[in-house]
Amino acid sequence: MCANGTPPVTLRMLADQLGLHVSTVSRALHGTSDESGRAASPATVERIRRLATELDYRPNPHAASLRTRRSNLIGVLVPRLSDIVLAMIYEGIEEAAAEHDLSTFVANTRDLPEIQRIRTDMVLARRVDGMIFGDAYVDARFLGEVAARGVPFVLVNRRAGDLPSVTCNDHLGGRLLGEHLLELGHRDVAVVAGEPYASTGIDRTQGFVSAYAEAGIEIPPRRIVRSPFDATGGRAAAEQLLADGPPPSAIFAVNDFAAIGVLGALRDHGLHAGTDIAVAGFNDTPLAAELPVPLTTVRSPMHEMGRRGIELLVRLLRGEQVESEQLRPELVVRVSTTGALRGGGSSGSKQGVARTHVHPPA
Amino acid sequence: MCANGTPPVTLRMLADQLGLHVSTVSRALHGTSDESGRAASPATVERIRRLATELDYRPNPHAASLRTRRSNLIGVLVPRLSDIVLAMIYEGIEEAAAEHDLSTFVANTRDLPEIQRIRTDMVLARRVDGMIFGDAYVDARFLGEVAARGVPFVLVNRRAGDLPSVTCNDHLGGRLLGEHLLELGHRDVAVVAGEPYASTGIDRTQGFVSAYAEAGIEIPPRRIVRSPFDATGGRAAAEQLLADGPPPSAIFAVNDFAAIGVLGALRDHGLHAGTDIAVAGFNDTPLAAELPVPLTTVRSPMHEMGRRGIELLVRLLRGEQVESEQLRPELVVRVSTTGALRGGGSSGSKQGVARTHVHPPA
DNA sequence: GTTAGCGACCCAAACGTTCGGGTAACGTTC
DNA sequence: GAACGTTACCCGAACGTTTGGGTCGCTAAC
Repeated sequence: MCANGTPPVTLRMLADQLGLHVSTVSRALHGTSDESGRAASPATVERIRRLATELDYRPNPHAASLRTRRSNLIGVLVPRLSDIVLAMIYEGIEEAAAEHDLSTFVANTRDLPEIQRIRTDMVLARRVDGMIFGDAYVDARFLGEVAARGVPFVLVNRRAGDLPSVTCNDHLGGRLLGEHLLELGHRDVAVVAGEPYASTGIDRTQGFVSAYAEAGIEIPPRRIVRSPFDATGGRAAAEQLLADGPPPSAIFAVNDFAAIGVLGALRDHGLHAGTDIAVAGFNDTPLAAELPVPLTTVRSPMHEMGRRGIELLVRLLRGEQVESEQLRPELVVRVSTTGALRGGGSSGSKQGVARTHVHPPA
Repeated sequence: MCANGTPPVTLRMLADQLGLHVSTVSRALHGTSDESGRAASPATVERIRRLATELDYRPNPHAASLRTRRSNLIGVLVPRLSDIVLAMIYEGIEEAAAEHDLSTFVANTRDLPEIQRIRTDMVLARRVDGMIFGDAYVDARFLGEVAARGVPFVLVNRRAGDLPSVTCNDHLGGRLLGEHLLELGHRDVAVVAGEPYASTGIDRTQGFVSAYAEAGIEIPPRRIVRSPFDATGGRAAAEQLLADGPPPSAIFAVNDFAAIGVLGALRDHGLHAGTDIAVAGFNDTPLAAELPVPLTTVRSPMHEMGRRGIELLVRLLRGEQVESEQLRPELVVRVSTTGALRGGGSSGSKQGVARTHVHPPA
């Protein structure tokens, strides 16, 4: 806690040194001007403040938590932080949490229900004030139990049941991409649809499918394959799509990493992404623009999602009524669907962005 | 902390319900069999244990920390969790921490000294038992101050001064890559060297350079360009290398992400990685194998690094004397340097790994 | 000339643990 | 049968805050 030679300075030390009572010191330092105003004269408050900074007083959060029963701690569960999507969401969470004087614990659950349970228990044992789940199963079974235990929490990235969540409007995102590929004339398309328990994959797929449905095109089930949300998963899914019969003319992977796997598989098959087969991803990961074949994708505001997650949780902790939020996605068109810039020559844009196409909200 | 209706069960509740004193209950539940043995009869211990599990007793960590002055909390600082290298290291940290009943706070410092300061203060204010820095500046100035404050800590990923650290043997890694490129006949090579304050980039570059020096080839300064550790940085560095005069025949980027940026830049210039110019990275990020042009790189044991970091810190907290550790890197050869598999056809390996080449340690 | 009100404090009881000391009862040993 | 050890507990003081209540002296109103 503090292996330092000198033990940390406490309220009592300040009080003794000033000839005051600890409660006075506490109020002076803590109070919101009205509290400290009633606790001591302005001059005294000033004296206290000065000594506190001089001695570098840091309140002991354990003592405070013990007393107040609030820890200012938030537990965060994610499938894996090595998924950059979650990492960026977490960056938003951490940033916003710091602004609210909250600290966060993160734990990786690898999307495994048993680990979700164990980690949730560990986090709760630490007496967090609330939790943020980034690994919700769409069926909300486990989360229902957590809710029953009375712990305030919100979801980010994935929605589940009618629990409060901050998500990207994934349905719209899928739809934007569907419309984009339709516009380009693709009629035989496939979806690398992600895991069946994650609302992200489900909603993005559904949005995409319904865009096609509205254009009178039904995407057959064999064109929709599930997959893990990573490159290896995307590659395997693409292999499967390329294995039976004529390949689709476009592939939408519900996640940039899966899309990268698709790109790799195409290359292995001697196919050129963007010209032979259009490929699109989702999330607009920083890498998407930098890939050798820049990737058409849908930007989801990951950082913002994390921030909003904390804001929502804070409101929940205040006892306010909260509503789920959906953040607006944005289509980002690059050469993996347009096939422009093939075969090099210095590109006009260093970012490899062919053009950015912002759709209005639905 | 617990917005639950029923307040959490405490030692006193157990004690009252059993007609015992709280200290007895505490010792029975906590004691290491010898302690609990002296505290109560085996039968009583059993009664206590049973009631504790029945009522689902969870010790209040704040109360315990207040009393013991140990929090079982570890603060972790990283440049950014959205850097997958750090994310994977952190996964190792978290895993090992959990095994030691430690919880971790992570904070992103974006490699900015001012934020390192602020975050360190925040983390320390939480009364952590120790810290792990993944964002060390090689000059160790700031860390020297932290050490002076008496906080136990270790470094991971980057070394600094003679502070205890767990790193990859970056020098060896750079050397392996140098030897590999020499073997392939490259004489005019360039290095995308990373940030000048990070030991990783410095050591990898130095290892690479010294491999060449031993072969009698001196790499001129203009062939060594610094860059941020991301794709955009790598791209910019590659542009710079390609801008003046004839391009090198191989480029070593000290980080996979920078290498991906290099790949993108090459493509923009109509150059083909692996055949026109060899490209190598460092870290063997999961993506490296999945890229359209699979990337030759050096595997650094990131997860393990995190684990060892915790182990080292735990020993430090026990007051033991500790030594820095260097983990062994491993060369992974893929087509971005060998140029095999060009132009597709289904590859022999789904992973895109041409061959894996393990060097013995130095 | 009493008293109400207020400003500037003090008091003390929590919060849930831990841990260095009791202590009473019950054997043993010499 | 006195001295000594054990066994199986109990006691109580911390740890550093917070917070609902005092209290005391002063001014101002009636």
